[in-house]
Amino acid sequence: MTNVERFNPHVADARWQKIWEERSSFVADDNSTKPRAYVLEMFPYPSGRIHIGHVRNYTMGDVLARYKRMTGHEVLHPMGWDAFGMPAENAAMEKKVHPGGWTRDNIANMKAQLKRLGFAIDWTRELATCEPEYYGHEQALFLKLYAAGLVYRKESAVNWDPVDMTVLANEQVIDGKGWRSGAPVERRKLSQWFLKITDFAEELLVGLGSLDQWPDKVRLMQENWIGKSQGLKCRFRFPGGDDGIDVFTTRPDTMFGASFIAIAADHPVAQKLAANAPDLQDFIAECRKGGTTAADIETAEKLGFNTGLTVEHPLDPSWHLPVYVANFVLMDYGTGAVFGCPAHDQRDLDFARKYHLPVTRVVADGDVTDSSFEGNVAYTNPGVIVNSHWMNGMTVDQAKADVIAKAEKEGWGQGQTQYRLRDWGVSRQRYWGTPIPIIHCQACGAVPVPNDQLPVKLPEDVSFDIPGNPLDRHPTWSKVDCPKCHQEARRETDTLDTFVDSSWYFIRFASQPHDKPFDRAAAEKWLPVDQYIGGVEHAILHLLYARFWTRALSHIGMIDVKEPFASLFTQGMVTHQTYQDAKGTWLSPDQVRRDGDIWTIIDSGAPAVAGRIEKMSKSKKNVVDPDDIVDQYGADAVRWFMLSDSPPERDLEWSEAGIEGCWRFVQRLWRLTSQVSGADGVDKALDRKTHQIIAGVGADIEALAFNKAVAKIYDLANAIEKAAPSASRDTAIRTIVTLSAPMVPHLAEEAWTQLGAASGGGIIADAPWPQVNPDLLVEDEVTIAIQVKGKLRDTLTVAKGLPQTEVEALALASQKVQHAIDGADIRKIIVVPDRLVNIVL
RNA sequence: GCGGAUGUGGCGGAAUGGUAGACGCUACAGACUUAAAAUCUGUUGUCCUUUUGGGCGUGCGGGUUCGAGUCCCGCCAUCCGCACCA
Repeated sequence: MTNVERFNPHVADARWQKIWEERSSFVADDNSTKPRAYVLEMFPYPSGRIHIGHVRNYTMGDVLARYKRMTGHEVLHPMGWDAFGMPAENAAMEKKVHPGGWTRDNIANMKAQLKRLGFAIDWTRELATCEPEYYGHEQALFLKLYAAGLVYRKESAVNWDPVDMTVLANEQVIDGKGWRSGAPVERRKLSQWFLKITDFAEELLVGLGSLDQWPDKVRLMQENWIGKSQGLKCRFRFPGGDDGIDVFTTRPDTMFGASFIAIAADHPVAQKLAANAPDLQDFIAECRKGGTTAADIETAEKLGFNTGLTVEHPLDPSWHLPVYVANFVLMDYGTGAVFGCPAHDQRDLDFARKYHLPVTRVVADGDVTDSSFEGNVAYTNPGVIVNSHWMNGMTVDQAKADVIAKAEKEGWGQGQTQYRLRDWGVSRQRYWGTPIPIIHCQACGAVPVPNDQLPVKLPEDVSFDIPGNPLDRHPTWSKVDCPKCHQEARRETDTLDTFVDSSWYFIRFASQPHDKPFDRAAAEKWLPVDQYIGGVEHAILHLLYARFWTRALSHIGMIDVKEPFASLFTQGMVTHQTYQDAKGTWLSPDQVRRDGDIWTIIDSGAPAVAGRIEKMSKSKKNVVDPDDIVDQYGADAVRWFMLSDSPPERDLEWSEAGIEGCWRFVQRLWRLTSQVSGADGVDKALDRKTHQIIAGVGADIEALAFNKAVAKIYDLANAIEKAAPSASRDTAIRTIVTLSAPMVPHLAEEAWTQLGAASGGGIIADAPWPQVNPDLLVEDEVTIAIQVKGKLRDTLTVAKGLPQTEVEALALASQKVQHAIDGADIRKIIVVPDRLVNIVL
């Protein structure tokens, strides 16, 4: 074997990164006539360092972007920073630094880290959401939606820390307590801004049907999130009056099984009663304990308070039902009141058993039709209606329709479509976010900031010494004159949810004029994003908000795009083994050493325990810093690892052995490229393999099945190594360099130059993807499996397309087959052409 | 509580209803070397068998089918999300 110098990434990486930059290789041309491809990965939050998860995400996008370039597309592959958010304020409090300075330093560091990985990014379009050039346009868009009636204000609950006197994010609530103060968190109401996403509920739901290149699970999650249901809204009247409690139910068929009415603590009826009832006030206060998350509310013990009120049953006014205030009823959903049918709803049954309320069966459980209901498991399956007067004998669906029809005819209720989706609360009581461009005036109310006064910039001189929103405390910032009446007024001091920032950045990437958020024509040329890649944790919120925002902009005529992301891919996390010492203190991987199955701490020699494989996190010390591994192995080995083995949608376990293996393969590929012999002759088998793999790798990359593409490249490398020198082999070597170029671009460029392929001055980033010759894909021999009673007994290698009768004869001629048949009668023979024969006895 | 997903050798994983374990990692044996590294060759699901070979194997239990990792029904286990983390 020729003795070749090893591939040295420390020289090659930087060399090629510089050349790509000098040639502006990855700058997208808005005026190109080529077919376009917009490849986008979810932009990172600038937390300080690039995480290995980012590396995986961006490597996937990069392979696709580079592949698209090689297949003749004009590619837009931009990068930016989701730069507003709480960590910057936490850093400000802990480290006494300004959130802006901290964020911008982080961006500089992370950008340098990304550049070392050689991503084919158009850096000319870089943006950061914390800069007024970005958020000023966002304020303009917000005001356009406001003008269109899609923004409004209402009271809504927040997590309130009574000691720190501040609003807490769900994340800052640990076991129902404030993360800094440790005080039990309360739910408190504040007046906040909302976007009318519910106006688009039906559109967003129907639109999911067109997203056939999204994962089914994400579409299903969004469908459930929107939560469309059909039901009945009806009034349970107070005896003798027209007033009453409006209830929404999806089970009007079970109305004769009702045993109580439950209303939310925030329901107006509860509020009114509480004014004169201290014990109810106490109960309502009790309900407000705990966080605002669904899990908190749903898993809290079901508690009720009997108000003493009763209401008439609409189907039988002489039948009165008690009214409870209950902690599991949400004011935000439906009407904030439900009727309880304990026999056929688990939550209602738990409640009824606890408060000794009647439980009446109204849906038969098979043959069981008794009106009395035993046990503590509700019956929620379909069945025949029983114990319900005229409805007896109907199916559930018939009864639903019947009750709704009756309610509408008699005027006490109507059929209604209900969505679980709630309007999007965008107010945040925080500094480091986009200021909401509204001025509150005593006389004029909420007044939009005039367009020529945008952007409303964040003040720089703020302090984080005390908790709460520094904008609130700022001596001058919020003091302004009303744009309408010029009287003294006050700026809105809440800022926008950072999800607003990420709801339109993909449009700004496509078009970034200075004087407006985007140029419609330019943006429409690129949008929708052809391939969007990011973490599954964004499956609902970010993706739903971005879909909504795009539709809202479309609704007001700013852009003719309905769905922002044509194809979506959600990648898995990067995990790593965890280690602990005997006391349970977490150890980093470089603190421990493995001897067989035994782990020891390197410094002390004490035993260590290898624990679960978990998502990399600082607290468990199982993180690997991308800079360190790029230092050690170079960008290409790291990229190769990110693509190998695990399917991209699943978790990938980081391992030393794995990266070592990738490093070895990079070197092996490099050695292969020095083996071009100049020999003559055709190697038909190798040609076929090469072309099968060209076709396979292309298809795998298009399907984002990078692990399979990687396996095929290994396969080709193995075949080349085994083959004798020939012209075919030399071609295969050039081909494998091209095929691996999207994955290991630095090595590929270096090899491309060495192979003399770049004699015209070209680089592999601009080279075309190899053409598949379909004639070479065809096999002339096939191996056929011979089964007897479905069990494999032999295999036969025959000419492709051999007639069925001949295949059968050959199969029966096999000794192993005859042995397995053992003289029994053959009932039939199943032949799958060119694949298999199954002899059925 | 509600919702979603996953389960195949020692490990990560392949497999249009048609030869289960491609490809990689690990481990073991051998070659080269004064030695090590690097590299190369081979073996590596499991049990039985002297061999040819055979039995069993895709979380568990059923079913459909000539044929099931794949389709259907019912379980079990694990992981993830739940509206103010991004």
